[in-house]
Amino acid sequence: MARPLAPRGHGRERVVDAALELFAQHGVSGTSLQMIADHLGVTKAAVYYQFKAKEDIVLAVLEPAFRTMRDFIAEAEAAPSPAESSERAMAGLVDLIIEQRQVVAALFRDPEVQRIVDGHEDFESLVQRLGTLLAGPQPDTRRRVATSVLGAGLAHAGMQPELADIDDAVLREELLHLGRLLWTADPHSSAV
Amino acid sequence: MARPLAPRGHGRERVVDAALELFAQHGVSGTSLQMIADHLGVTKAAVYYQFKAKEDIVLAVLEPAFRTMRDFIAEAEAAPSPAESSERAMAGLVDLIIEQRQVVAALFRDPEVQRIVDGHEDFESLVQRLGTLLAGPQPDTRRRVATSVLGAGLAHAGMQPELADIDDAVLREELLHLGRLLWTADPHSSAV
DNA sequence: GTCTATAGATAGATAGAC
DNA sequence: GTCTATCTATCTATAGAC
Repeated sequence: MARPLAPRGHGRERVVDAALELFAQHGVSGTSLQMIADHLGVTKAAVYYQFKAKEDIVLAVLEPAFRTMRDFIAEAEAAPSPAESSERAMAGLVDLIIEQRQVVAALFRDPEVQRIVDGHEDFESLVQRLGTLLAGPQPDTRRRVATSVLGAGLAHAGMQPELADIDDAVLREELLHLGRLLWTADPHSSAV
Repeated sequence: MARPLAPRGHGRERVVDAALELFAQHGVSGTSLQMIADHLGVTKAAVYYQFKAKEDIVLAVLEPAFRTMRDFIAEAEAAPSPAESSERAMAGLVDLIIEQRQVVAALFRDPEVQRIVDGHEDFESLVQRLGTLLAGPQPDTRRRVATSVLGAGLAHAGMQPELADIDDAVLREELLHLGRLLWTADPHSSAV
């Protein structure tokens, strides 16, 4: 039952929680270690006992989201057809957004996070594989634009304070609805 | 022909251009005055001659986008029906995104910009009026989610380096198409 | 109008006492 | 495991020479 490896006492989790909240509010560059320490009522040195650098805190905040991504991406890639791969990837992404609103929305749009992720092969390849799954093989312009709009839009909706009153299950269905609408749109429908 | 007021020598414009580029890359908090000065090949003091504070540079970068917003918002508000108001607001927003890709996408999602805009009554009220126009009067959940997804998604698509190869006119039509698709969606269509 | 020089504050990070 | 104290570097911003 007990966790044999990586004991990760309560200290690390508390730092990660505080960091996520502050990152979401001020961005990574706008959040100092002093702010994190103050939020926890400890000193900077206490934070540095848990993480040897600020970048490591960012990575720790991202880790659960990427862990989830890795799982549903593998499943989606194993699907029998591109259309089904895309559908599963979208559903996985929506679930991730609902379950971990703050991480996805607050951090995936932060330039500093972009830089840190780009330096980590594991994380970066996941982002690329997800993009391929969502856009499908050899996407046309319409599909490329729709994928871009939807990817950013879904992540954003997950964190909007204005939508916080919406029940998780309802929001999930609405996001799925929008995903299917954009990805299966008739190319000849209402375009001017 | 000549500009009678607000001479705004070449100096200010050069600073604004450099700042916009760096803000888009690193975010506002991640961009120092030193970086802006280095980018221009001058010293920090030279930048401070043009702007007395960093916040003023951010405001100067935002100004043209808000000027455009103010115009099309006024037009949209004067439309005869809510549906037409929404359509005009969306078209105005898409045009703005196409014409000023970097400003809209890079800055509207930056927490530091959010803070600065919130402190400026003129800018903040424009953002609120635009939101009302797009969502329409008394929007239901579906409409609220769609508006949120679309607002963030469109802005994001304008700056994506991956979409930079798409012609402005084509991108504009695609974004309008997506906007109409999401806002006029049949409530009973494909939702699960 | 651009510079040097520098102030005052704060950044990320480290050493070592307890 | 948390602290004080401190380091170095950098930040925004100012003063004043040229």
